[in-house]
Amino acid sequence: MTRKPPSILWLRRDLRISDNPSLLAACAKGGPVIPVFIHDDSVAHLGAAPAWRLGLSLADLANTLSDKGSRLILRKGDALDTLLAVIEETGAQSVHWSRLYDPEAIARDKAVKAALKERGITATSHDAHLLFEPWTVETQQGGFYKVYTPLWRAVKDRDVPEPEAAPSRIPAPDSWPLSDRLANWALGAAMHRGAEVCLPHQCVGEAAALERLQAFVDGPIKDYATGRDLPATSGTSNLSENLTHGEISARQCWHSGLGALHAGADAAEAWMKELVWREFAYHLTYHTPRILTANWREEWDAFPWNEDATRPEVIAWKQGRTGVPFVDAAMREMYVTGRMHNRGRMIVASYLTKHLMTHWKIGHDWFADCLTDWDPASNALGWQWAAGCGPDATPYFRIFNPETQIKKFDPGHDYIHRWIAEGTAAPSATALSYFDAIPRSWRLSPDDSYPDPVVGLQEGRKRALAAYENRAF
DNA sequence: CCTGGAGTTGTCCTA
DNA sequence: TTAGGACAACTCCAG
Repeated sequence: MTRKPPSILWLRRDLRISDNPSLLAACAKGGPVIPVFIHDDSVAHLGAAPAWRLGLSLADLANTLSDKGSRLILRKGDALDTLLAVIEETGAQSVHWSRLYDPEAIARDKAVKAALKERGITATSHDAHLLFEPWTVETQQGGFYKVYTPLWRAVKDRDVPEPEAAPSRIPAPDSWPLSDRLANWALGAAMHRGAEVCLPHQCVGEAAALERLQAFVDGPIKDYATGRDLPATSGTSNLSENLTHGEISARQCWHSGLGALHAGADAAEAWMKELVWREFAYHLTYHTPRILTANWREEWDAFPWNEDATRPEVIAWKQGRTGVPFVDAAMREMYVTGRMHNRGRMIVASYLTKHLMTHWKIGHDWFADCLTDWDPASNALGWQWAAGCGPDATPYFRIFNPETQIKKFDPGHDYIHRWIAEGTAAPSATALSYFDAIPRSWRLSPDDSYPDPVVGLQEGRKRALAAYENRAF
């Protein structure tokens, strides 16, 4: 009796073994499974923090696979060339992967699939990253949704497949193909001195993500409707960093949310709506990929945003020293933890695009370098929403007032104190840690005095309103 | 095709 | 002090 040929599991943004349809399909082939992660252009193009965080995730996944008698094979190079090499080395007859929806990934995967099929290799992509495939959600006129609420109404009562358990063991080949050493990829190289400060704030890997989900649905979810707005509290799930790498699946989140809802936590629905915002972002990326790089509403191309990223006020924004406490606190939170509270994201985006009249792409690109939960679809939608040029965007006259926002959402100034050290008698450890994370070239010290505002809040608001009102487009 | 209702997250002014 | 309306006009979507 001959053994069945191996199957390759090509892992990308599904770094988990539970509820991973690609893994299950590879196992179902009956032969050995060879999990492969390829460092191709899509990895090379990642910003500093996302690349570093990916490395942590890969290390954790390698351990998880090892516990199941398997391994994670790491290779660097073009995806197709690499897959063909592994096929050649192992005699694999099939390749499985979980679909992605950005244009580069779609083009790559399409070419890979065609080339493999041409060589008689089975190539199968699976539905694993989203709750609903983008082409399965249509308006009654047959188009895709451009407004969130109707999309929510259209999908909220749909059946989402139950999450599937991890296989009890993953069949291994008699001999393993060679693997790169993760350390040699130096995925954290661009983090400089930030990694040490940032590391304790990461919650890495599948097991940690599942624990985090459980803790969230056991606790904060019941107060989510109000708690999610308070940046000094732990009112959110914090699962974004896990979702972006697929350390946890959206389906696992959805069903946990449903469970909480059925157990009487009405606010769970508000959280499930956020999961559908992620869907909305991915669906829009699929249907209108230009959302990633250009104003979704083309008429905004005429808007006089400043695109000079070297302006002092833009540098100050990046470095968390605009002199506006809520803005600076949030920017520093991002630099230290790799994430930023959602309320902070709205405020810093409003401030950059409106008070500072800066093109959203500049903020977007900085986020792409600093966020360990970096997700291209969600960030494109979020930035275009804040700037006003996106689908279902905020109206132009809705300009967040960072002072008012403090009164409403951080009345005890706990969040401000957590992240701002200057001018404080007893700075918090987290606020001080910012100065250990940033590059020395920034020449910032907790002993500095807190900066004056780079623009008056009234002045910035009026300037933005005038520009938006005068828009000739 | 037409019609009507609605639209994540806010701010400010006025009564 | 606080509640309510203005802030635009348009696109989107269901019926």
